[in-house]
Amino acid sequence: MASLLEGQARPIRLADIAKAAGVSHGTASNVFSRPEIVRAEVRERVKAIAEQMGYAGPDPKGRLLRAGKVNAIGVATTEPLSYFFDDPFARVMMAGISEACDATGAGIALVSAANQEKLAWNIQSALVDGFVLFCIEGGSRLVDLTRERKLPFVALELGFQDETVSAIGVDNVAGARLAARHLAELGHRRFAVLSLGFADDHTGFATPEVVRSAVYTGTRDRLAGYFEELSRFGIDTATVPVYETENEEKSTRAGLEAIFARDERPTAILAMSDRMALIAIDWLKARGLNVPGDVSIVGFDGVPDGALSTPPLTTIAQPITEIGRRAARMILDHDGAVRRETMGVEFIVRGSTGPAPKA
Amino acid sequence: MASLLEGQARPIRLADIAKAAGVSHGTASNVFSRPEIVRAEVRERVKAIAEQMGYAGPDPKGRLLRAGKVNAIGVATTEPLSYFFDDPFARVMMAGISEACDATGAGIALVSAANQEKLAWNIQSALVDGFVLFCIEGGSRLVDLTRERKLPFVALELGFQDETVSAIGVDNVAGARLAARHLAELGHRRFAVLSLGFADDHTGFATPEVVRSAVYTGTRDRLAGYFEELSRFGIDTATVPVYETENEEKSTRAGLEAIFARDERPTAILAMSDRMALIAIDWLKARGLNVPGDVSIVGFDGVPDGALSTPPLTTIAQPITEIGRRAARMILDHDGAVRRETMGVEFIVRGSTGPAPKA
DNA sequence: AGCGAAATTTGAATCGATCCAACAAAAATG
DNA sequence: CATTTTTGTTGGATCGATTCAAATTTCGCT
Repeated sequence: MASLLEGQARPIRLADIAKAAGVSHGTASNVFSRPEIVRAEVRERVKAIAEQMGYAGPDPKGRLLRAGKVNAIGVATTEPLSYFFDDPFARVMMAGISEACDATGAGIALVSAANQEKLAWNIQSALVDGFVLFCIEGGSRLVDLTRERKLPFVALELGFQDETVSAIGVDNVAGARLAARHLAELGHRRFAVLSLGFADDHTGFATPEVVRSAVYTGTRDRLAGYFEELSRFGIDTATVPVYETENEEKSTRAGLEAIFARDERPTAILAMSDRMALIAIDWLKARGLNVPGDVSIVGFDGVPDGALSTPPLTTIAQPITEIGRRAARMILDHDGAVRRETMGVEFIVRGSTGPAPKA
Repeated sequence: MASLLEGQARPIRLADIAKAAGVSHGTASNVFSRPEIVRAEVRERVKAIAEQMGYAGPDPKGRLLRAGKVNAIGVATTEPLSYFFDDPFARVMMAGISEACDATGAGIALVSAANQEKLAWNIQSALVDGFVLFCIEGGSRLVDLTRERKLPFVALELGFQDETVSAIGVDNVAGARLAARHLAELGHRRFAVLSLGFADDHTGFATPEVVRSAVYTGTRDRLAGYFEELSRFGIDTATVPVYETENEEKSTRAGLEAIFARDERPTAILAMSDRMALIAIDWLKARGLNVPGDVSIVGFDGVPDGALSTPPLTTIAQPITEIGRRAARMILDHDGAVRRETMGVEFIVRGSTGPAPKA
């Protein structure tokens, strides 16, 4: 009697059921996790009692400790959680990750925190078997934090050169060269670059110094690709303005203001992300400039939105979904090895690029 | 010596550190979870040894069992995981949920499975403090499954009338009436309804019988709202075709084919979701029909895409983000009470509706 | 009835931490 | 110097399950 009333207070445990049914925990456990090895009669009795006592089934918290595997991968970023649902690039990437997880029945845990300490705590306490890291702003800190967990993880976008971390990215140099060559062949000679960050919390025109000491080699490689190709066309890359943004509205617009405030206005913009490219199209149109009539733009990434803009965006497309799939699989069937994969890019010519205007 | 070598084999536990440092496991635990109460000297020694032995920090799996709280909410649906990143409605909802979670530092675990058994397992084994359920197709099963976990949960979209489950939804009747009145006032007299499901796995024209025995009362209410208002304008609702779709491309197009294959073609379409409405606009344009010249359309939901279509969609907007926020908060600060909230809708007139064509 | 094989059941050990009452040592007080 | 207070440390209990070797029961067969 008393025990029944006491039971009310806190959730029923498997042990309570076992006691009530007069079987050992072992058997009670088997009733739920391996019913086939329990005698039918016992099984039904235990199940009935569990039902009657309002047992919620074996608590995953307990099981987890024993099993050791969570069967979920964590996807982490330093952006707020909503980034995963807002950002076009992230969304396509998540679709790929989702696919791989769906296929194996694994779950996805979203981990994030703009705030420093919380990020650390969230990474430390995430219940996952491994991490996929979106290495954007603050990527190196994210990697350091994650490394501490000593769980498998993959960095997306090959954020930095550390050869000891698994990563998947694209051939940035090749992609950037494609973009630059395309514009150069269209006759453009005055360029500007809307750049991603070379290090955290930078913004503004990038000096050669900044470029040389880049933390994010992805950014550096793209720039190198642009410049290599431009040089081949006899362009003095030292005169090409490179504006470092935070890949969002505000700093990108600031960059455009700064670039177009200079004496030599560009006729072609090389943007290291579609996001910036799209913002640039908007900005230029608002300024009464024609795209691609006055200014041509090439993006980088290949997000779906690029196909919908007016004009549609010419861009270097990454196999985003495939990268996501592979990243997830790297965690799901992790074998202890460090893998670094470089995927190819695809050049998509759409409407945002055209011949250089006759000056 | 031997112990160091043995340690290599499996991950280091807090107990190993304690032993190596010559302190009790209680103290070792404190070093990590409440460092301020440990004498500085001891603290540093233990930390040094932990570092040296390659300890990954207190394992969340262990902590979890003790703490009881996961600090994460599960978001579940019967759709594949990618639904969360693809579907516009889901994305806006997730943004709201993200916001609430970010504010309290809680995590989000995505749970899904198209497959029956896996869904059950995924729900049973999700490490979360509660669930937010996307009750679309298969919503009742999802609720039943979740109820078993005996964790707090909220159903989105007021899928069904069961008063014992917490839910947040909108005033479907009021919203639907707004839509119908608008069209009727524009002079339309021949209507068709693109309907969401009344029960699982239905598709095709809905008979009064189907409507009466609806599992999804949200759908039923919207239809009731439409019909109530149409009746007031003297329209015989018995003659209005109601086509039940699965809220995706294929069945919606099938519905349009079926509707426009009838003798009396509608001049106005009431769609129970923006998704269907947008598909309808596409379909009609492809058929050479002008929207809203020949056919007017009103959607339901108020997803961002609706503002971008050509013509932009007139719709009944739900406060989607706010619903998401509230749902998450209901779980986060759960007090044991069953809450059912009904939010108001906003009528947004855009370009997809116009005066009825002169017949 | 007797016996070995097969099918079930048991209960202790384990997973990896946190909590807390009790104790010990050091510091403050009279 | 004796006594209280404060500050740190200890180790057992607990969270809720699963696992596995050993013990027990059941069953088929002679």
